[in-house]
Amino acid sequence: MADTESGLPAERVLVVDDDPPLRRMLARTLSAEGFAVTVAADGGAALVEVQRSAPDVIVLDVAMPAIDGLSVCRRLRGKGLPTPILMLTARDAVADRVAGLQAGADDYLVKPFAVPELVARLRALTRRGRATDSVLTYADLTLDVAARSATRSGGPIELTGREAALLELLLRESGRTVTRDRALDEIWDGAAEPNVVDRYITRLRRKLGDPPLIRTLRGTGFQLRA
Amino acid sequence: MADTESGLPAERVLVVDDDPPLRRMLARTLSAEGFAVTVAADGGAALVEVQRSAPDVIVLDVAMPAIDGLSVCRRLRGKGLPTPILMLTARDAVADRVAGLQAGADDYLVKPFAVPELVARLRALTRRGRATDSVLTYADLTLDVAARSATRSGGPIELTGREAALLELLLRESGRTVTRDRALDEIWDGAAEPNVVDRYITRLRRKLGDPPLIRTLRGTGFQLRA
DNA sequence: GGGGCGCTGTCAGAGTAATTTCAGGCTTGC
DNA sequence: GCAAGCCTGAAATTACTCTGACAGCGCCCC
Repeated sequence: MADTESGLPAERVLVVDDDPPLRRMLARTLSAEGFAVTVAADGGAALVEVQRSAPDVIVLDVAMPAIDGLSVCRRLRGKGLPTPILMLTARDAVADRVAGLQAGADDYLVKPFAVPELVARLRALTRRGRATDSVLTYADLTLDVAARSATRSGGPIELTGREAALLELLLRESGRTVTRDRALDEIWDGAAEPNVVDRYITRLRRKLGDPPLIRTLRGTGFQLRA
Repeated sequence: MADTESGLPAERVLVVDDDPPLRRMLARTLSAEGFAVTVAADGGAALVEVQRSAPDVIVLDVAMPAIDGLSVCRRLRGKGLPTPILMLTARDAVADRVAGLQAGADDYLVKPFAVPELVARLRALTRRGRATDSVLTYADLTLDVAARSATRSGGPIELTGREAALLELLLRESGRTVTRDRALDEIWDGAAEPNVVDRYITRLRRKLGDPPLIRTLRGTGFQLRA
């Protein structure tokens, strides 16, 4: 609800369960909670739906005829799908938990479960995915755009707004050259002395430490280079 | 401390570790945090102590001579003991996680660990049995949303409605950035001066004490940061 | 129904951090 | 060796944040 009201796109969730009443209940509840819901009744349908609807998170029942939840999970992970998966297990058996984690699930919930808890966990999972979206890396450098913090070989580096914006630009070009004009346009709206770019390059270099990561292309601009 | 002051009985924790300095440190710290602490120096003693002191939660080092942590854990579970167990593991290897979970642990922490984190997790584990999870934690901070009260390294902290709502938002984002606009939208329905967020951040900071937990991202918003 | 108290929201000035400019020294490529 | 361009310390400027004081509101207790 919050998400839809605040104008963010709804998170897409794929519900995979062979039990029609439960499936309907989940579809209704999750819609009411602001998710865009797609359903699949069995493992085979799930594999198709994942392709078609590209969900942000998947709710997967372990116990299903034909292709069970674990197999679906393994196959999706085998294809390199990074989408978070929440597994519904029948009993709180440790074996199930372990099997789920080993198959590549990100979280699990024991049936019968409290719906609000499911919703909370889905929110947590989709949030986690979103956070990864905003992380850029190059060599041993990572930048979390949202948190405005970078890391390089471990240590966290706090950045100011401009510093982060400039580093983000360099990272998005990831090795290609960023001209002074480009940076001025995108970050400063063209309304500053070109020298301000140099000033921030200096600061970034200092904060990022050794060995140097930002290379100067005389007469042109700058680029990342390990 | 929190629990004792608020009249609830202290949670009993059993610490099992073969390293005397670490054991002492944990005993002292956890006592200060309001836990009733029992210690055991090895697996055998642990099995005895569990019977004798009936702890509410167990902290168990994996690496110990004779009977190691995993064995202790398996034996206790074999006897049907439901007490939550937090395992201390040496490395953050998935194999360890799986082994720990398979042996029946509820949570694990990788050494070296931050003591406040251990405390927060222990609180989470002991609370789990009691009620539904309206409790959020970050580092050594916990917030009980329903009770509108927080704890940090001991002392209970009473919060007003707005304070609790803002802290809850920060906790739900757990380290990610919360913009002023977001807070205004979700807590104030957009119907207030943006400055009101700052006002409440100030109040929260004062109540939460040192070291500071709320970081300002100038021009953007705020985030939790230990 | 009245008084008191705590919570909430506003304002404005002080305080602080980030940004930008400037200028001189330095490096680079020719 | 020279010119063009780059780098960086310091200072100026700007923008944003923090916080004390205060007023209004609502709730609770008498």
